[in-house]
Amino acid sequence: MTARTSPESARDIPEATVARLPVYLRALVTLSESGTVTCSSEELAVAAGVNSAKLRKDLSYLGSYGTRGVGYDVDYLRYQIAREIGVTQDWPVVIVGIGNLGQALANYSGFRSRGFRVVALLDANPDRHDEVVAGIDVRPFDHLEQIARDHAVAIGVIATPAVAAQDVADRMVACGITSILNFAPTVLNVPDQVDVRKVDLSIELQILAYHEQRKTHGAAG
Amino acid sequence: MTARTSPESARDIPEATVARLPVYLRALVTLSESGTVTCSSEELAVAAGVNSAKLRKDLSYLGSYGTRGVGYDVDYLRYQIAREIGVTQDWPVVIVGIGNLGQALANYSGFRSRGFRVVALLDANPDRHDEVVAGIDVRPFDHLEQIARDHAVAIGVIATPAVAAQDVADRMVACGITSILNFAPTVLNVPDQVDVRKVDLSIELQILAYHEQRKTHGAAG
DNA sequence: TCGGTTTTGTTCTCGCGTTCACAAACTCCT
DNA sequence: AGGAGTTTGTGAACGCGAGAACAAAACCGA
Ligand SMILES: NC(=O)c1ccc[n+]([C@@H]2O[C@H](COP(=O)([O-])OP(=O)(O)OC[C@H]3O[C@@H](n4cnc5c(N)ncnc54)[C@H](O)[C@@H]3O)[C@@H](O)[C@H]2O)c1
Ligand SMILES: NC(=O)c1ccc[n+]([C@@H]2O[C@H](COP(=O)([O-])OP(=O)(O)OC[C@H]3O[C@@H](n4cnc5c(N)ncnc54)[C@H](O)[C@@H]3O)[C@@H](O)[C@H]2O)c1
Repeated sequence: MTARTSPESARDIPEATVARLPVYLRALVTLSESGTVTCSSEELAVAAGVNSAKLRKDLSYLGSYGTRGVGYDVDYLRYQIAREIGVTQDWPVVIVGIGNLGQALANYSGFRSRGFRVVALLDANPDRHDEVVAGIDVRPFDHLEQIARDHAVAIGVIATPAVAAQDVADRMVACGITSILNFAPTVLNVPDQVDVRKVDLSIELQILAYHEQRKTHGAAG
Repeated sequence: MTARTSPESARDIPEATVARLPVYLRALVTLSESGTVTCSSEELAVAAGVNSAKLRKDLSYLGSYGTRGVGYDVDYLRYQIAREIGVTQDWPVVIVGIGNLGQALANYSGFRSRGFRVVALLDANPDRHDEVVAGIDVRPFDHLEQIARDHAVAIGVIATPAVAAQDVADRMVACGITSILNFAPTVLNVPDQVDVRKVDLSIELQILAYHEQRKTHGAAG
């Protein structure tokens, strides 16, 4: 079972590494836009805010794309990471729940530029169906099936209230969506083959509050 | 160095546990609201979407708040976790950058109900200063110092474009803010005693895309 | 051509987090 | 009272990830 590096793509990239690849990618884009042609692991690590040894180990899972004594070709590495993540192709995305947060997401230009294309905005509230957000019509939630089929949507975003989230997730799964980004503060039950990532702002604040309390309160008893 | 459980608060809670405590807290709130008085680690674990052994170990860091053969008193445990996290008190928060995302955050009611109070909305763009978002005036960014002092603000939220984020962070740190929640897709450099948590939606989508690519592409060579 | 310099790719070790498994502790029923 | 049943709290084993350290490989200059 020698861990031979395949020229096409590495077999098995650790989750922790997968989570950092987009950070490296963004750092590389910034470097590239500033005209940098080559960078060392140390430079890239600083730009990405990580340890350089960790960066090199992460990159080694993708293959051997650097040159010893020189460093990495910024554009080449950028392409390799983008290809590994899968953002060289465009991913159609649907957003469900076009309230405060859903509208902000729809208006966010950073998705498009990173390989994601919002193909539909869906909301259960008929009052919303008149609206146009970010140049896209808000459509009834019932259209999900047809849209998912027509555009081969694999990724869905849930920005509905928590109470509706499980329902929305079930419908998404039924439509063949296998990746869900969930902003509702609730635990989603989905089949094994479906990936769910949750973004929970309250939790983030609470984690900060915990540490903050420790700082000011003086942890000593 | 016997790890005796102090009645006041445990010495050292692992980061992974701290990150899950808010999840447990939310599950307990839901259970409490549904009238549940007592729950077992298994029930709570299911509600929180984790393994029950992990849940018990996590709770054991706080102290011994359960009863063997019975389970946990929902309201009691809820209070203990809230106290440990620090959300029994109110935390004043400032949001900087009242664009798409900042407005959504300001309008979000879930913060208030979880112990966070938005005391100010700040934006560098003078055009925004006429606006009132969620009943709060949008004020000039320069007011940060005074507001931070007056309200003893310890937690700041950054929702500005990436290019402005480091600047905003520096100003926050100078005002005594020691916890930052950053939505801008950039690495922030701050002193050691300052905690930064980042929420990066593009990264979440890219992680989903990676796995999605693996699913459809057929990982086998 | 060859030694010196630089930087990558990888090995090794350590610590943290997860999970299993079980003794201790509590309730309930007879 | 005492035994059966239940559930917590924790010791131990295991696997993964972080970081230090170093050998291999490239470049450069003489
Ligand atoms: N706004 C924020 O900054 C923020 C922050 C953290 C978490 N969240 C979470 O994100 C979610 C959305 O927040 P929001 O502030 O945008 O809420 P919102 O109430 O403004 O918007 C929710 C939208 O979902 C729609 N909806 C309701 N049920 C639906 C269903 N079954 N199918 C499709 N659409 C449905 C509603 O019509 C509404 O337009 C909530 O779960 C909230 O807890 C929001
Ligand atoms: N909108 C989203 O859904 C979304 C998603 C992911 C990430 N983000 C990130 O969140 C941030 C905000 O996104 P947005 O869509 O709200 O952008 P936006 O352009 O709508 O809003 C940014 C706001 O920040 C203000 N601002 C700019 N410089 C400032 C400064 N130095 N001090 C104070 N205020 C300043 C601007 O006046 C503007 O009101 C961006 O970094 C973006 O990449 C947004």
